[in-house]
Amino acid sequence: MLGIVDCDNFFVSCERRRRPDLRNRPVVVLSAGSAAVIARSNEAKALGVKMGMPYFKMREQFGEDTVPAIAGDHDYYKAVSREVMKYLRGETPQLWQYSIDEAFIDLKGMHLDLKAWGERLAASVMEHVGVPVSIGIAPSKTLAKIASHFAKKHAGYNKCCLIDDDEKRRRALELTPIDEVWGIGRRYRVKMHANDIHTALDLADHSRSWLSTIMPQAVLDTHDELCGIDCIPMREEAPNKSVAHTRTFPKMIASREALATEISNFAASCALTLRRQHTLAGDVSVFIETNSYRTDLPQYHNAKSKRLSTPTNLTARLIEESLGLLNDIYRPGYCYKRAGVTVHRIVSDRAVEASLLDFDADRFEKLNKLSAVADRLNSEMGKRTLIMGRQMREKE
DNA sequence: TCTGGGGTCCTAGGACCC
DNA sequence: TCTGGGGTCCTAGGACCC
Repeated sequence: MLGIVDCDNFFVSCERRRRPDLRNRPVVVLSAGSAAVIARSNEAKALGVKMGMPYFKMREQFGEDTVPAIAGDHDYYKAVSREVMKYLRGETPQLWQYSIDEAFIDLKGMHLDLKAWGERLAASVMEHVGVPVSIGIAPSKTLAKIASHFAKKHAGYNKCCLIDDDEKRRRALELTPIDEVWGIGRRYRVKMHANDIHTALDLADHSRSWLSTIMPQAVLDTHDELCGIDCIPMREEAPNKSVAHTRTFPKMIASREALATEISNFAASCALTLRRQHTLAGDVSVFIETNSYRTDLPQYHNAKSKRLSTPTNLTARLIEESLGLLNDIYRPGYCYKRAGVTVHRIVSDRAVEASLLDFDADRFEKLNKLSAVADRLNSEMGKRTLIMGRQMREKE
């Protein structure tokens, strides 16, 4: 058996931890730039506020004051997440953190009353860390996820739902629409419905061999998981394979120069992230796209990536390379709405031999020192104290 | 005249997740 | 006026090799 511990409405719960006045009322957390809703309290969900809803639409629909909206503070959420995970590690034999607000736990060989154990764990996380969690326990990760949804939705479970026999399993699957299953997104839902599969039980009860003729491997794994076979491995704790900085712009951008400024900022952010985690990136890619909601406007999107001659985390170098890529894909005559820079092939900065590191040792040394000084100033004196010339905003 | 095929690596795009 | 951001993995198909 295994379990999942899933924080309830995590970002909202973090805000409520430090702001008790937000408890027991509708409240949402907004994305960077306050563009869209990324977390909702139960009260906000009950009112009908949807995930990803644009902020302007929410205000339109619910009025300015009905649902307080808070600008997201990811640094704080990460800190709270660390507290939750640290506490859980002390209480469970083995834990794999799956996301900022979820962790799977191994319960193999635990012969105690799992339901009572889970209820106690949920209560003690709330008591010691101040964040509500729901727990699902089952023979596979996908079933545990489904169990945790029940624990979340129905107070009668007392924060923990256990699926430990076939009758409970079939009952839970019957009540779960296919698109609420972990691993089944929008595209697969369409395919499922086309094949008359509407609930999780419909999928589980189909033969694997028939499914294999029309569905990809990922769906076959989900099928097995729903039958109680644990077959989705947990990734070992590992450094991230990519770092991305992307934004939806509040206003559309047409000019190459303005876009170059944004791209420079994204590249600088990637470089900073890399330096903070003591890594270098070997690939950089840039994408730009128009507003797909504005069907009245001409559409264009493109992306391009490049293998760097040597891995880097230098701001100046990433900006230079990103602007080169932007130049290749930029087309005049379009209004751009979203863009970003992503770096891949990340390696530890200690793993790269000095001989591979640079071309011009002197120039490298200077750039490195410059980046380090900029990082220190910016962290001591507030963000954006010192920035590269190309990052300068036109308005500033 | 007849013009291989299997293995592997790589990449872009598609699918999913929170 | 205003429509999230940061990730992972899979797969199909091209390039290349022998």
